[in-house]
Amino acid sequence: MSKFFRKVLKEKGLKVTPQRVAIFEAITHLKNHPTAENIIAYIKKNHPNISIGTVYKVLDSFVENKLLSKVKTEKDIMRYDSVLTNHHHLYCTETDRIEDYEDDQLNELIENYFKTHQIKNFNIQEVKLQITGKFNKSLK
Amino acid sequence: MSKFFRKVLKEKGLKVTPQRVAIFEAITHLKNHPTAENIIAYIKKNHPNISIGTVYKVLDSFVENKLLSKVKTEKDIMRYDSVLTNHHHLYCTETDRIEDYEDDQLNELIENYFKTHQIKNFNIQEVKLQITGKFNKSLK
DNA sequence: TCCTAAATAAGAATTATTATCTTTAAGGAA
DNA sequence: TTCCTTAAAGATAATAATTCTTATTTAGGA
Repeated sequence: MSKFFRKVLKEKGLKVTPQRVAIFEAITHLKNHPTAENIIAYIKKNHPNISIGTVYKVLDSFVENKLLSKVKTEKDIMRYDSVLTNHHHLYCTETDRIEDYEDDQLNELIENYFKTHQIKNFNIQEVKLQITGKFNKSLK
Repeated sequence: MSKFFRKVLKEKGLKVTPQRVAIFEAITHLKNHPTAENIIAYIKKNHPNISIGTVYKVLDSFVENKLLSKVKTEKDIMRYDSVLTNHHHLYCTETDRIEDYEDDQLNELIENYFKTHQIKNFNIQEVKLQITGKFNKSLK
């Protein structure tokens, strides 16, 4: 388990520090998409002197090195969407551009899929796609 | 156009104020998912004395009254996700619970769909579903 | 026109995160 | 093993978006 972790750090030329080990352990222990705050709280139990800035920096480096990913939340730096039809979003990886993507055929496909494949213990209200990629610049 | 707007406000018992009208106009004019900052900047041109707090409060009330919705971004109050398989997320409307949802059959369905239905001027790198709904409490 | 609750303005407070700058320590070299 | 270099950590200030607080204003019904 932590062998893999050490290996990744080595490969990237990153030092194996007690802080990084503690944060890695916290993440493998904490389930359900912890916030930075959750992670800090967990680590402080065994590692009370860790600096919050360090935790943020380490988390960023883990994301860069694909040990973690980030989940979108509905809070802060919100962007507003005035179209209220059921549509999806195209997110550009290079810019902060977000475009709407409407596709009734796709909506129908998904709706039918979930009619026959219910999710255990969960009642679906809405399904939205986050489609990440790159816009083709040549045609604006 | 603004008749609909006035009607909605009336129905909800909300007063029609110049600020609300200006914000509504800004939103109908600005495309591409403006931030609160974008909206404030636009309004200030014709309405230089509007208070930022007012803009935030009005936007919130518009979201409550379904004139707007919010779009998730990747910034701030991040939550971290240690599972790096291609999975989706279940968001609970009642709590802040987020669960992973893995479904290879669904992934395949979507992948095949986009193979035959390319999005114009956009190269897809990743497709993730945000499935919003309610967890069935009885079974935890 | 008057009255009252709702809305606005102004600015302080909060919160998550990032930046800065100094000190520490990981880990390769001697 | 010790030394050395540089990345990493710690402490704390700064930032940025948003929320809160309180006094003032105003929409719209009586």
